[in-house]
Amino acid sequence: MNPITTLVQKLNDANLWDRSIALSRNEFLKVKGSIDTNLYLVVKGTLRIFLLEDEEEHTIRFGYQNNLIAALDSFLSEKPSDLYIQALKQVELKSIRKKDYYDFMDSSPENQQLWMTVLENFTLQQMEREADILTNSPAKRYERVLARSPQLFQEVPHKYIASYLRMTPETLSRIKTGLQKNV
Amino acid sequence: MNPITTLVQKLNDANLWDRSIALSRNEFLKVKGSIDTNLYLVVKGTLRIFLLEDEEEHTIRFGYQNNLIAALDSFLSEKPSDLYIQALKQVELKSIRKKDYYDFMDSSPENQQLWMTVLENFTLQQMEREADILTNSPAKRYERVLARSPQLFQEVPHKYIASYLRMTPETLSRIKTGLQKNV
DNA sequence: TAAAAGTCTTGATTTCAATCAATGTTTTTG
DNA sequence: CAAAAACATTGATTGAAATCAAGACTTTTA
Repeated sequence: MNPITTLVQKLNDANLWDRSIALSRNEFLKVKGSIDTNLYLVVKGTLRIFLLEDEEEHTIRFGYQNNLIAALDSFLSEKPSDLYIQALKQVELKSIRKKDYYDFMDSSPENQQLWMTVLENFTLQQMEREADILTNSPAKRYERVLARSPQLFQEVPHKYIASYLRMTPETLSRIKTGLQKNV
Repeated sequence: MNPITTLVQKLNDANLWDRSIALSRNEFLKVKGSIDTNLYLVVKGTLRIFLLEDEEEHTIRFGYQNNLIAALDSFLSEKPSDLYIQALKQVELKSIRKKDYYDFMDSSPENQQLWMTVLENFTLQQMEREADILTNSPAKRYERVLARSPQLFQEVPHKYIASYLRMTPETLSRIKTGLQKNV
């Protein structure tokens, strides 16, 4: 079983969820500048996490049903976050406060081990993501992400995928129809 | 004190270093395809870690004196690594095997906590790196990294910094002389 | 320390993705 | 369900960085 699933199950069993949150399409869970040290479980719906620099939006992650999401920079550092988190459709979330979460994680070596595994997994994912973004050819970036996350293209409007893939919606559209060279 | 420094001190005190390695300029500590679960301390010199995809080299990290480096994908997953690690000048390293390292980390809650902090710090750095790479304007990528790591530009040939900054050496050269627009 | 190898700069040209623009299609919502 | 809004596609054009190329400068090493 993957560590995130195990972790979610444990959090459910321990009944640690603090509150429920509902968001409608396009609503923001958080915007840049605020501190948010909560961890969220996506009960229903889809969100995206993005950065905004000089009017450019860079989508860096999506959150689906049963995913854990957070403003991870703020969660870890307890400083204001640069991240925006936005609902892409009607979303239901549950949240847990960092302190409660860490108390639980520290309450047994097994839990501590689990959190370490989750962090290690996340690090591996980030390395994969770095390789994705660094790939020069837009068509190859598309191929890489499509191969790893085909379901993504069913789930969210392609303009956000384009943003995730570091290209314009026009370029993504042309790649999909196979008109782009250099694949 | 920063957690890496603390960690290195502990590893020194516990005398856990396995062996010493010397590399001359341009020599590879490792190439793609091999499993390497060692953790290395840079005693002297500078290295770079890079990915190679379709003849493109992408430098993703540098290692200086007193840095810990690893083929992190392999270290964490224990699978073959995609990474190349190369000495940029005469390098001296010490290494520790993953098992010995984890045994030590698991030997006390304090050590476990320290490793968690190191992983969390690394995650924050990776997020910063992601924002760096995503910045569209080459001149802004340069500014960001220069502001955070000015010493980098003293340490290593600029062609590797260009690779780290996702641009050609020519573009970096033009940015340095201020001829580039869009800063 | 002289030659060679490696690195950086500068200029000219090319190329590929961004932009601009218009139309077609799907989804949302009143 | 109909109108509106959002999204996707397609074409034409532009522009910024890559490439190509040559020369200057710096570092290495024999």
